[in-house]
Amino acid sequence: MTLILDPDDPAGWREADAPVRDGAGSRLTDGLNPQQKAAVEYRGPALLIVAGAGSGKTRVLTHRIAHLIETREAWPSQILAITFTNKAAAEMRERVQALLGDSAQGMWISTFHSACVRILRREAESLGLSSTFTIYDSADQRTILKRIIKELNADTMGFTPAGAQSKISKLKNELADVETYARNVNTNDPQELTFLEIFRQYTRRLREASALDFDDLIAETVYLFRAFPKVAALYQRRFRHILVDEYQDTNHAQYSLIHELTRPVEPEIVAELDQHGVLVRGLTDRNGRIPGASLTVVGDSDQSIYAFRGADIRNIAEFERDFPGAEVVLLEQNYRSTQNILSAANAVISNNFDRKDKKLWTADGDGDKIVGYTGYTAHDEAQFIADEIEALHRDGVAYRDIAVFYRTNAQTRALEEIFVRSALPYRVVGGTKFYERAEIKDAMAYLIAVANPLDELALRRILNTPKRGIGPATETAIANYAEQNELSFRQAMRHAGSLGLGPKVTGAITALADVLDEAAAMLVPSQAGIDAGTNEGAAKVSDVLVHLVQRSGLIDALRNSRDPQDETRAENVDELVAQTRDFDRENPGATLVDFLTQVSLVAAADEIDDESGTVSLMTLHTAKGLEYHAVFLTGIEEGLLPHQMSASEPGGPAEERRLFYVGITRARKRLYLSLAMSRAQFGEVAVAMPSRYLQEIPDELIDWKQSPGMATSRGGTQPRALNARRGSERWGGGFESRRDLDRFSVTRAPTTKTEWANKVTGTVRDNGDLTLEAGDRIRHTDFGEGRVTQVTGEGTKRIAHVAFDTAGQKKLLIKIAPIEKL
DNA sequence: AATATGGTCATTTTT
DNA sequence: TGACCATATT
Repeated sequence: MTLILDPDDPAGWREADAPVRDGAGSRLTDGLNPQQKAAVEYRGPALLIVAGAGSGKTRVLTHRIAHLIETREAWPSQILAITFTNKAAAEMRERVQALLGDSAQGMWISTFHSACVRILRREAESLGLSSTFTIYDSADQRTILKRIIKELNADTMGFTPAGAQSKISKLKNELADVETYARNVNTNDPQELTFLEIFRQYTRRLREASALDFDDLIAETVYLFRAFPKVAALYQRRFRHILVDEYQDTNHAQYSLIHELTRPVEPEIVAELDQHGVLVRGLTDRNGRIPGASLTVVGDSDQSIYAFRGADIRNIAEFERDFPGAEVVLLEQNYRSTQNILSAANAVISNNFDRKDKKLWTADGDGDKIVGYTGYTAHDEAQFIADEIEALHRDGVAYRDIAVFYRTNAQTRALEEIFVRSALPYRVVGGTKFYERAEIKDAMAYLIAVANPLDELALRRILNTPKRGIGPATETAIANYAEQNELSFRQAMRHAGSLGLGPKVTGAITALADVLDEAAAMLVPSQAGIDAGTNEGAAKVSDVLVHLVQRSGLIDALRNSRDPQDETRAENVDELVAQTRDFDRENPGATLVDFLTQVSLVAAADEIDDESGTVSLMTLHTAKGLEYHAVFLTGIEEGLLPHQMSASEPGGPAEERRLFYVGITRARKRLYLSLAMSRAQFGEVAVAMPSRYLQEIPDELIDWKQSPGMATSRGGTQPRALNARRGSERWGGGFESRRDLDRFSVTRAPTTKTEWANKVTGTVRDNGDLTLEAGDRIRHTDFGEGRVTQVTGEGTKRIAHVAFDTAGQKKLLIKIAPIEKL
């Protein structure tokens, strides 16, 4: 008889109605190809799904989960599904819900980091950590390391915050903590000893602040499970089916975590669980063990692009060895892209040796050719993209179905300049994030200081923000007092009177301490809430934030400032308040710590709003896992893709090729490859060469609107032979020297497109309240004279549709376009 | 303690 | 180029 247990159900368990019905869940396998069907229906200890790009792996995963539940082989609460981003998790949850309805409640579908935070907050006590621990992001890490390096004078030995940060991160991803490192350190090497001291201090400071960095979230969870088998057993018992997406991008710590979670629970521990009232009935095998959870991993080693973050391709390559009895299913049929796109992808990736051959194919036909374009400059390239996007849009492609990818965030500048001018609705995903702005970090630091009073970093940040006359000297005085009296920084602030400082400074410190105390008091739940273990009666996050930014004077300081940028900053803080309101509304009963966790763990891709009507701009890394009708891959140049920095790293060029492969395979119907002949690196204009990867795509797949060879021929500075025959000589591209570029630009006719593209400046014009209406004639610095045909939009976003006499139809932002009314 | 100024610096991808 | 830091000035 099959017993089914719902660990979250107080009733605990019940007998299944009957053995699993034949045919139950068959609607979940209808319409799947044989491999997909096998992956959904496989039952056993371990399953590896090798899923090529676009092969419907999300479909397989969601159907597999739904199938497990519908056939009554698992309760939702016994499922743990790990995805790469929160957005992917949300999407998976939605799709399972669509298949199952309400019976999907109670599953854990989240990222590695979110799942670990959830476990760690619950079990914080075992680790001697506050359950309100702060999560430090890389900027926080850097701040702390900067201080440590300065105090140790380690910079003289060549240590930089960034260097130490990446070294610490690597160690933690390998599950090496300070003591492990200390044991293996070469004591004759002063470099190593200094690093050990940095690592020690760093670890100590985080501990004192009750803070964890991103890598700790995973590593500490593994330590927790290893040190406390009973705690581990709770989760091992609970999760009977564990599914991991993007397995090729897991690092050693994440791999170990999965290993711990899929361990069987030994009989003696089962007995202990039983004694403590944990339900184990129906879960044990005949030896009294709870068998290890069934593990499903999905991955594609061709899409491994996070080696720099410790991702270990061996995790997927050696899966069968690590999990004996594993079944392997290969998904090669692609349901996303046209054959031309897939052929290009296949051709590129086949240049990576040391991989299992895998060829993507589709039954849907060749589709359009890939479009290639070589601009003279990055602006020229951007203009081509903007024009093509407009053309696609006129053909009925929605803006949200279009994406522009690039290797480095710095490449957004030229794209944004042109897009703004062309009045193209776009959104940069990731990059300089909202939460990285100084004023937002300030406001967040107030919240953190309230949630985790031990967090000295947050306290120091707000100590003199807004300016209240507390300088470095005062800060040190408080820190010293805290140390001498064995108090926390926060407690020392309450004793400001004993510091022997001036009345003004003392008052400022006390005032700040009071504001924080008031906010903390607002967060205490009512007696009823405390009794019930809920957050009932506690103030909402938004109310606490409003209290803090108002009483601390932060918002007033920004509003009353004479710095014009502070107006925007104040608006940003208001936006943060609005976001906390949304959070309160969407998560009733959630705590401040819940909010802070959510903010800490947002990924770039999480920001994408599928409903928005904008073109998405993002890095190739962020693009992983996404798909668009039309994709623009930009800056396909040597030095950029592959990136210069990757050249020296082992496996670097191969990983860059995978990055290119990932980009190509995001496109459903239209793929554009573009590059520029010259690129501004920092102030300086540098010559760019076409990427080696371009040559790996068969000629006949690309329709060059302007090939590298053609672009070179324009100035007549290249040997004739290079442009004698187009196609065979495509790779003559690239200017020989800076001189060539200079000559090139003076020889061109002043009216060509590239001429004005070069003139685009970084400064933003402001036409004030210039008003235009249909029929007006205007003059544009680049396009010449034209007539306004229509005006749309509101306020600063008013757009003039202009028919230029020579340059054709254009859309211009009235406020900033370089135009004048005639 | 707060601001202004000039000089130096590095520039990959991110949960 | 622009972010960041150290120094000089108020």
